Amino acid sequence: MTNKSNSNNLTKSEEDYLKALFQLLVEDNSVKVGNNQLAEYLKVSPASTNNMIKKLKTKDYVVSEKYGKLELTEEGRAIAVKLIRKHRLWETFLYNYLNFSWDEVHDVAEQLEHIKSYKLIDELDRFMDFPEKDPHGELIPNSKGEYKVVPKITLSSLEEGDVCKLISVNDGSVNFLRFVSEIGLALSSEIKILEVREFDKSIRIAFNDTIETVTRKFADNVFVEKLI
Amino acid sequence: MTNKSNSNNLTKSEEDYLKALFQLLVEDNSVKVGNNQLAEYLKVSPASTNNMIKKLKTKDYVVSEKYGKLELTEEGRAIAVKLIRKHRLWETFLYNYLNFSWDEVHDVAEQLEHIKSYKLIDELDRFMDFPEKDPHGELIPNSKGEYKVVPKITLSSLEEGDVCKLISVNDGSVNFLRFVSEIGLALSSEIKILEVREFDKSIRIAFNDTIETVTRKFADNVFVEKLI
DNA sequence: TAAAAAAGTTAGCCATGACTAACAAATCAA
DNA sequence: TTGATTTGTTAGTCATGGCTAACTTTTTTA
Repeated sequence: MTNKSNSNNLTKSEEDYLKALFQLLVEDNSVKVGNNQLAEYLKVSPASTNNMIKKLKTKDYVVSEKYGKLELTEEGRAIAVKLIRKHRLWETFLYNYLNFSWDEVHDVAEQLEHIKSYKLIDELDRFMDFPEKDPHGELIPNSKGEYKVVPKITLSSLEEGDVCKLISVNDGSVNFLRFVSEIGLALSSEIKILEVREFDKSIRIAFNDTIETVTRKFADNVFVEKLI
Repeated sequence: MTNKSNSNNLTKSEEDYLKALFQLLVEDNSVKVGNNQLAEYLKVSPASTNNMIKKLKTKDYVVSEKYGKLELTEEGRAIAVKLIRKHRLWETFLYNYLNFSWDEVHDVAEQLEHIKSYKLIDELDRFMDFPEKDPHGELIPNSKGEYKVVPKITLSSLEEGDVCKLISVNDGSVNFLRFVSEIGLALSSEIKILEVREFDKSIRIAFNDTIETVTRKFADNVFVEKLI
């Protein structure tokens, strides 16, 4: 009963900033997240970011000293986690029930995550029987706001001879996702590293009777669990 | 191929105005819809309406002469129908799959109808196996934008001894909808008019072994098909 | 038909959240 | 350590979409 209202009266923009900040802070667990970094992530000018951060500080969602690093309050963090929960649940719905492909879900979920209704999202969760992971392999926070990160290592961190399992992919780029599914990689695919080329760090991998060569950049966006 | 783009780049506000205008023009099939009427319907000031109408005229969605009545162009009408299609499909989804009640669906659908994605709405339609009517009994326009109105007569227009079937209800007021379901009325219920009281036009009706007296205002918001 | 009422319009203001340009502070590197 | 570069801040502008107050046109009605 200490919360004044938990009324969720945030604008779409405020929500976007809080979510972005959370993603920079927690998912990339950076030591310092600065104003310009946030601006670049959101593709807005540093002036806009500065402005919004000022506003979010007066609302007690963000804490920072002048010229210092940005941090979220507990309340700010809670809002961000709720948005991520909504995003991932909608992605799951689109993928599992509405024939959306891997690379199509993100943009629509980005809109749907701003719909305000507690009942909507909890019922959607129940309807899908409380899924654990979204289509890209990321864990979905539960309705209590518990957020877990799967300990992730990238495909690019492995060496010749290693065997791993695909557990999630970075859903930032449509072209990347399209390529992943085009070559036939899917969640849980077992991948063997055949060769890491010194020259350009490209990697030859084998999976499902297929052999492919992928770039370092590609391998940086594929998260795996090491098996051997 | 004559459409320059059909790109659907409208703001939420622009969409709200077009939909409201359509509802005043078509559903209440008024002879004249004026600026102040639209303002009152949307609960904004006449100045705001005037401003937005000006904008919608330059975009060729609305036509009107100075001090004259408001009308929609074909394109404006098409946008409005798409919004109504989206609204009703979402209401149906919320009601049939997510345990929402009659009076809860409207507000959330009001938000969901602004989500921009052709695939989303057509897949949702397919997922639900192309429903014909929304939970309040209104026809859902199909993906080609065909809009039909069920010829409606109100319960209040009937006389003693008449028998009718409930085909739809006005979903404008939460309290009204809550009352309808509380007394046990549902779509397709057969209703017999027992008595119309001269004094205040209240009506005694019988349905499902229940007898209720309802006010004239209530009866104005209940749409029926006359059986006898 | 002329005055009153209603309906429509205009001007000017506000908040939000973008932007650019200019400036200040902090950090890096020679 | 000091100058250059990067990072952060401020001031001032713009578009959107609200608002009120004042005004004009149209319609009603006495």
